[in-house]
Amino acid sequence: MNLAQNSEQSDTREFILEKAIHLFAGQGYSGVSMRNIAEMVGISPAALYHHFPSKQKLYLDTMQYAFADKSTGIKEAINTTGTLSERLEDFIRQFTKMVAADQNFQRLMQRELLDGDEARLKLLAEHVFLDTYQSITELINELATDWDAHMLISSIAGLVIHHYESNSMRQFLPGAKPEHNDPDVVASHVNRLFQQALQTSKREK
Amino acid sequence: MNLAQNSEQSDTREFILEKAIHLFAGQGYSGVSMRNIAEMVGISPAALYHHFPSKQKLYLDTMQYAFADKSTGIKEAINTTGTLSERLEDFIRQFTKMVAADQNFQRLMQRELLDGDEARLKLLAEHVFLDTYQSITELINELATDWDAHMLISSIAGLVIHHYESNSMRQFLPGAKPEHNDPDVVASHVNRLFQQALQTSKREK
DNA sequence: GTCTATAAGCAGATAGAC
DNA sequence: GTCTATCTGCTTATAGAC
Repeated sequence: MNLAQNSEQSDTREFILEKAIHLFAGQGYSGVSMRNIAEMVGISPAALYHHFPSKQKLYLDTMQYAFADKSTGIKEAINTTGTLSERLEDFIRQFTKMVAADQNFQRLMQRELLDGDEARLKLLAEHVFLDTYQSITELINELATDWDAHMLISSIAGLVIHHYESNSMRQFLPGAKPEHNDPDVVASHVNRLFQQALQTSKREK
Repeated sequence: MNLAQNSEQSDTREFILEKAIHLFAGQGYSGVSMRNIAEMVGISPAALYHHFPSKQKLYLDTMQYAFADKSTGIKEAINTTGTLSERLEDFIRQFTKMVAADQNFQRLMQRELLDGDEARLKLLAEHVFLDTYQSITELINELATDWDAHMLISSIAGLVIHHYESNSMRQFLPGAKPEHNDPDVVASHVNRLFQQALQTSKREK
């Protein structure tokens, strides 16, 4: 019995995946060639086919590898202590930090939303986001009973993700400041928007 | 003097651009070949080079063509009558309808944010969004003095755009309903979020 | 596990006939 | 203004040596 069986696929494979994440995030599937990846890894294109049977499979494995740890990362962003309001605020702050810290993740997500087929997007939804999504749904259903939880979660994601994904263009619009990319500033802004919107709902009941 | 000089570039050119918009929105620059475009147009690949000197130029002209009318469209979404609050609400509703109605525009924007170089994104910012951006900035600076206008506008765009761009994956998450894509439902949600958040700010002053 | 060599096809682009 | 034919180089992928 080989104790290392599970983790031993040679680490060249993982090294390839790391490089592939960066390339696919930057140029997309059709913008990256096997030659590009091979060059970045430091091996010949043919050697890639020893680790992956095709470019398609290499891409799919890259996505799986890139999103695997994110699933747990997002899950851990949900605290189980504090008031509902504090837990939502904390999640938004953690989620913002994640998006801000990993541009590759953000860009790969964008590209999957644009180019992913139904099966792939379903996998992404269920394997990466579902658990967290359900936790936040529960939280919101208790915190803001008169809101549609699905729409509110889409709003949280949209506020954070779009802010970072639009940065490349937003920087050319008036009023843009460097601190607008500071995850703490962004999270505070989003939190204020939500706290005040949800607070008003309560008052008016 | 040729009276038709300005508009006469033969309408084959425009027909090519229309087809190119759809293809580039769908597959992106590197995902679309001159052969693909030629086939969709119904001419030979070589004939494309009579209208455009290169694929690069065809792509750039396609972007210009696709975004040209959007600039005026977004500008016209700003009403000059009604209260400040009503004008913001109206803009959000109009903007949401625009995004929902034109998937190509939304996808081309996404792709430009991912792949556009600085010069192109600067042009996009200044030619398509600047005017509207400034009008909304004025509106917000009067309506919500204690908010950062730049952040709030990014938020409006993020809420609307991300909602539609994430739909391909969101549909696999619980609580998704077909009406969540109805621009009236989305606009109402976003408007409620903003009205309540901005209203609270006022009360607390 | 990586290499060189190579196959088979598609890419952007041009030449020149009509 | 569009065609056919073609050039050159890059694409994914394979064969077989080491």
